[in-house]
Formats: sequence, C-alpha cells, structure tokens
Amino acid sequence: MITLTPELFRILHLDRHSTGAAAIMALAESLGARLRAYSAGAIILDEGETSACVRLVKSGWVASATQLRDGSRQIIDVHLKGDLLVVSTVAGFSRVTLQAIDRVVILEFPQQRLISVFEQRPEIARYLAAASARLNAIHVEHLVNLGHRGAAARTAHFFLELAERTNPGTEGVAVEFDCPLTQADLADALGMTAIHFNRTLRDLRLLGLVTFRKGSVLINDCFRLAKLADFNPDYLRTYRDGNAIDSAAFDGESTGDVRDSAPSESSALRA
Amino acid sequence: MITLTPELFRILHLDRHSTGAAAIMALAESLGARLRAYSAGAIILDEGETSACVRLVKSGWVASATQLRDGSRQIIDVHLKGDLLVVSTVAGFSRVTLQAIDRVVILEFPQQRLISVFEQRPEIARYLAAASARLNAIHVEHLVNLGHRGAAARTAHFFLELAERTNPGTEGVAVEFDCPLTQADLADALGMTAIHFNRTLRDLRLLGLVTFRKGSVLINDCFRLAKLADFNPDYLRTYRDGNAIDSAAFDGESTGDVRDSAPSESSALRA
DNA sequence: CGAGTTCTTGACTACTCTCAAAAGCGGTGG
DNA sequence: CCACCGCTTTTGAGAGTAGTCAAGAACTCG
Repeated sequence: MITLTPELFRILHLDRHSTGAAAIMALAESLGARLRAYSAGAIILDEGETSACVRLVKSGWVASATQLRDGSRQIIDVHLKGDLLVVSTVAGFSRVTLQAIDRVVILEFPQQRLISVFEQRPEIARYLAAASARLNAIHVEHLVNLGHRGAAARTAHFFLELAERTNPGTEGVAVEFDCPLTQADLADALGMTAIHFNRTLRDLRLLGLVTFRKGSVLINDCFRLAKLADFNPDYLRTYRDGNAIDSAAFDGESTGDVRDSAPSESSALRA
Repeated sequence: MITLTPELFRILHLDRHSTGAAAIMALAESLGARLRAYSAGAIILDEGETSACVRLVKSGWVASATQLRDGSRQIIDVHLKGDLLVVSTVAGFSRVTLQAIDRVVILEFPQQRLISVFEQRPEIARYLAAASARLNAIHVEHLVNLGHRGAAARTAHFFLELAERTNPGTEGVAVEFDCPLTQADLADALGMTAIHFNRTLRDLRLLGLVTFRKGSVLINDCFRLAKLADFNPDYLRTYRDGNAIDSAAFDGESTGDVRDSAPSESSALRA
C-alpha cells in the first residue's frame, strides 16, 4: 500500500470527478506500479538503455543529463516531486541519463500497461500528452536560455523557473525554495563552468537579487530578477484554466514522505 | 488529388504491408488533409496561437523559433521534407513560431481526425510518437550543442546534422547538400552573432572542412568534421532496424515538386 | 580531527560580441 | 544598360564575457 499523494491523484484522476480513492488505488495496483528508492547520485536510467516505464517523482530531485566524451555533462532538465518522466527513446534507447540528485523515491508504471488503459481512461492519455508538451516547452526555454542569454540572465531565469516549479503560483517579491543542486550541478545545467557560475552568483548576491547556499535559494526580488532574466512563467502553466489541478482536497493526507521500509532499493506496490 | 510521396506513404502506411495506394489516399482524404503553400519568410504559425493540425512538410524548409523581446530570435530547429510537425501546446497555445525559410508546401492533418483513426491504425499513432521522440532527441542534442561546444564545433555539429537529415544514410568523406538558410539564420540557430558565425565559417573553410555559400553546403571531410564536432548520428535514426522505412517502391513517382496551382495561399485537398 | 567535497578568489588567456564599414549579389525601374 | 536599393557576406578593431590554471577557505561527515 502506498500513500495517495496529490500527484498520484493528478495522474490517475484528472477529471476531478472522483470515483473514489479505492478505485484509483486499484487502478494503480492493477497497472503493476512499483515504488523505487534511489540514494543521492544513483543512476536511475543510463543513456543507451531501454526504458519500458513511465515514472512519477514522489520525492527528491532527478536530473536528466547527457555525458560528453570529455567527461563533462550537460544537464538537460531537473525533475521535481510530482513530475512525470516519460523518457523518449530513439530506436528504442534512451538519449539521456536519469540521475538522482538527492534521495529520490519514484513510482514506476509499466508503459505498456499504462497505454493499455488509455481507452477506458482517456484523461490519463491527455495528462501524458500534456506532460510531454510541458517538457518540450521547458526544453525550448532552456534552448533560448543557453542560446541567447548571458550568465547572469541565464542563472536568474533558471532560478525563477525552479521557484515556480517548486512553489507553483506563489506571489510576492521574495521567494525561497529548497534546492539540493550544487553549484557544479547548476553550472552543468546552465552550460558554464562552476567557477564562472560562482562569480555570477556573487554578482547577483551583490545586486541584492539572489542568495544561494547549498540546499536553499532565496530570491530577494522576483520582479527585478524577472526583468533581468526576461522571464515569463507561461511555459510552465500546463492547464488552460490555470487551476485545473485541484489537489487541495488531498493536501492533508499525503505531503509527507513515503515510507520506504522496502527491502532494499525497490519494492513492488502489490504484495 | 495530391501526389503520393514516400513521406506520405511513410506516415500513412508504416507497417510495410500495403493495403494499396488507393486506400491510403482515401484515408488522407477522409482525414480532411489540406495542402498549403507558403512563400519564403511567411509565418505558418505564430507563437501564442492555437494549433489544431499536424503538419507534414512536403517541400521546402521550415524553422521553429522563438522571438525574444530584444528583437533577436532563437531558432529551435529546422524541419525538412518529410518531417512531421507536431506543435506541442502548453495551455493550448504554441510556444514556438513556425516560419517558412524558403517556399514551403505543407500537408495539414486536422489533429482530432488524425487522433480518431489511431484505434484502427495504431501504426499512425506509433509514427507520431516516434516523430515526437526524435524531435525531443534533436532538442536535447541542440541543448548539448549550445551548452558545451565552442563556435566551430557547434557549427560543425549542426552542418553534420543537416547533412544526415537531408541525405539520410549517405556515406563518404565529402557530402554536399542544399541549404536555403542564410548565415544569419544559422547564427540564430547556433546562438551566436552572424558576424562571429561568418568568421567561424572562414576558419572551417581554411581548415579544408566545410565550404558554405548561400544555397549550398559542401562538407569536404566528414570524418575530421565529425571528430571536431563530437558528432554521433544515432539520435537521428528513429527506427530500430535501421531500414524500417522502405520508400524505394515509391521513389519513381513522386520526388518532384507538388503542383501548386492552388488559388493563392492554400487549397483544400478534396474538392 | 582528517578527508573529501564544495565554495571562493586571483591572474591570465581565449573566446565572443559590438560597432563600424565595405564589398558582393540580385533584383527593380529609369 | 546602368544606377540604385536592399539584403547578405566579409573584414577590422576594441570591449566585454567566459574559460583555465592554481590555490586557499569553508563545510560535511565519519
């Protein structure tokens, strides 16, 4: 038995006309979903491997990255609690490596079984399509970021994206969020050296815009930062009416961590 | 009536067990596919618009790009003859602008009707998924390109990608292909100034690697260029067995241009 | 405490952008 | 035919940005 999170609710029950938690759990179980836990740094899926799963991040941060021949890596994107990971394969093989940034718990849905329920549950297919589209939009935005912005604006943009993704819809001049990424990780995501990233961070701090320390980011002035970064969060808002995901009803029962009293690294959802 | 191209064959008949050209045409027509022609520079779809179509490029080059506030643009990708354009929308709106580079002819499939045939024709759904995955892989590769390679390697990598995409599977040290992109276009795709791109091009020419002139690119030495760019074409090869697309049977009848005796800018496929 | 990782700074080098200007090219109209 | 125009390509010089090498400080964890 697993805890019913807003995220799980989200993927399995998008139409907001509940058929009951029991039915949802039954569906998740009938799909053969599995819980897996990874420690920081663990490789969840390696480049070139085949992947037959759709993954839902239940807690922790995941990076999708590609290794380069010279040993460096480009982080393509990071994935947070509630994100759906649909690894796209070319000729059957993943083009990216999925790596746990910190301790990560993931719910794995066998792709074939998930697809097989599309007919009875078109809202699941729609959610997958929306998640893919969002992923695509994020990639496009990262492309713009790397292609057309200097180090400071690039950094600012990524921080604002992370702020919006960790705390969707938050308003106010100052925002703080937890961020397990190291400066080296962030530099890999932003296509610069860790050294230059560190200097950029110092500049932003001196401007009174952002304070970074391992584990947490404090944005002092969202508006000035957004102006610097030319940031517009529209690309992150997946749903037409802006509030399609009504997870409030479930907030009380599931924000906490998953019990991972599992044998070792993974545990089947159903006994 | 439209000409039956290998590309159209590809999208409508992936399983290689032909049910006959007539049936395929009937399907295309029953889907309400439309032919549209655009002159160079025309906007096919603007950022922020809704798109209810899947598009197949029949001839010409299309760029997907985003406009930046400062007037510059980032070209995300280019789309060539045979490419399927599945514009991903976030909250219903396109995140990119589709622009014709040169004269372009496009076949438009209404998305809803295309989706409605997935059940009887799962190979079409599979092809759409494969096209999306390939698009994604290309985006990832461009991300790596912008993030981790210098101007020369970046340019080399993009030229090799274009060579592979225009002439898939071509072997040999030297390759030439038509390319209607201007230096400014290429610079926008590669995230650098047209001026710096021009200098980079001169360096590559002086090294005896690439010769560019408006309309055509000549790669003198694929192997040295691939080494410089750290280029591996795997991400472009969509199909597991490497030869899944058997368009040879249709090569004789359709490589030529579409008749576009259409009234002006667009024409319905069916009378 | 010691080891390893992460963060920070300095000095120098290399790369890329900006501003400025000129040359080439293809079309249009006189 | 030629002058003219706009667009594209090419080159130069100087400024600004980012990478490299080197080293030290701070932090975490056993």
